[in-house]
Amino acid sequence: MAKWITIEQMSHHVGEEVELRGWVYLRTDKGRLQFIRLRDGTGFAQVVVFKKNLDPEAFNAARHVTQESSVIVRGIVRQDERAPGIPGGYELDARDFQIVQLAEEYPIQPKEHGVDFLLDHRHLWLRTPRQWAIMRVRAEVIRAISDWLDDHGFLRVDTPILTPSAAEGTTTLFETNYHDRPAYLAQTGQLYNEANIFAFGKVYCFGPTFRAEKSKTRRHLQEFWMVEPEIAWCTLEDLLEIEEQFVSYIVQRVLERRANELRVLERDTSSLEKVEPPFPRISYDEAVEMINRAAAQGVRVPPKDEPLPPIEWGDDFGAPHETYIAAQFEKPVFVHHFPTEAKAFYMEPEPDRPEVCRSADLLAPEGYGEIIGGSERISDPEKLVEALKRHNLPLEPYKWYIDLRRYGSVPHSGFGLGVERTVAWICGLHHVRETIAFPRVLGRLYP
RNA sequence: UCCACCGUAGCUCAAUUGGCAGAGCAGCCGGCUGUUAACCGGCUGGUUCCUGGUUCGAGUCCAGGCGGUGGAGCCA
Repeated sequence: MAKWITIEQMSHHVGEEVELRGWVYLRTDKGRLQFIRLRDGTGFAQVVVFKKNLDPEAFNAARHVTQESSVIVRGIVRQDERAPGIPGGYELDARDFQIVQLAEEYPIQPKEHGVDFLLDHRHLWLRTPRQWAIMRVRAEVIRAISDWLDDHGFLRVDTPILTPSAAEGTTTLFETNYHDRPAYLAQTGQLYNEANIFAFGKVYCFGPTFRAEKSKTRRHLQEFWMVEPEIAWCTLEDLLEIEEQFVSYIVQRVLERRANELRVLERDTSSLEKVEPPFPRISYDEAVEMINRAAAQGVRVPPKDEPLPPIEWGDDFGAPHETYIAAQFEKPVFVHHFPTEAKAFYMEPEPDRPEVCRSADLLAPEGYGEIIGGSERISDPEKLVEALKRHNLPLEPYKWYIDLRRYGSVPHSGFGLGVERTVAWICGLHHVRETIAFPRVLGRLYP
């Protein structure tokens, strides 16, 4: 009996007779010679089927097998430079070929397709090499996130998805029915994280979050994954050091362990190799100056080569502003001390200058935009009540949140990193919809 | 919500001024022992998004609708 191995393991079995189980993704019919491209989830490999090496029935099966049919192939592993695949360089010289199920005419071909068609066929699109590579990078990003946090004293404490009230804006909430009372899908676990740090010191939550934004851009999903670390006894300055260590670790880990996948994606990794601490830091004030200086000089920004619009102090950045700022640096860049008005209610105002708050966003290079938003949180109960009132938020739902400041309040900070934007940046993708298996984009709930 | 663009075969796209709806790929049949999205020959394949209008005649022009894409705002 030939041993069943995976495509990933082929290089360790050269000269041996083995069995592969997988799906046909391409076939080249040369008459008495068939080239079958097989994938099995671990990789992509070529099976070479010479008529003289098989029973007539088995050869006939190989000759008529359709794309995406499930098959079991027995043969001898051979090293050959001409063999395509991932990782490639090894092929199977077939001795037997069995079809488990002959697939019907398959809609996705190894060629260009439109976005609408691909999203409607996401359940099948996932089988293609490019999507395979992206999902494997995503899994590595997630493992790197957990490993780094777990190894640095953070305790994972999961926060609820069904919540009674808004954490931030109310217009972007998905409402659901909680036994005849309204409940909302979580936009963030942060407020609960803040409760958890007083019990556990350093914590993080990691899960899906939901934003009912009417956003139709390459950076937005209705449902996305966010990791949110929160740290007691931590100032904004301490927080930025943690963030740059964390992000650098994630990037270097993917470069090290998912090189094959990045090659499939044709990612130029030279800019990723530079991602290590420290990251540049500029204040919002400096950023506004940089933007307005550039706008006055008529600087244009990708992707549409439009003139960079000037900005007024107090406004939040638009996409071209983020793109311009990020393009001035080789590494991710922190922009800190945003106007208090433009940010969420819980951010700590700078004591000597309350019009700005102790917040910082991290902008990824190459136009991938904001991948982290973070801040020091208000630690004084009275200042927090004031801030809630200033934002016209009701006090009652936040009673427990205010309580946290009444029983042993300490300076504390936290941030949220968006998994999809991080994966899009590392993979060099144009749109975050490819970074999650079943994306929830505006107007789409199938499959 | 707003702005721009798009909707023709299973897929990617053509169709001149309003004048017989076409090609490549996929599928099926045949040929080929090193293909890299093979190649060569043949066959099959249509509610031109929907509704209405103009016209001798509409894929093409007009109106409304539906669906999609890109972007803005907002955000990770």
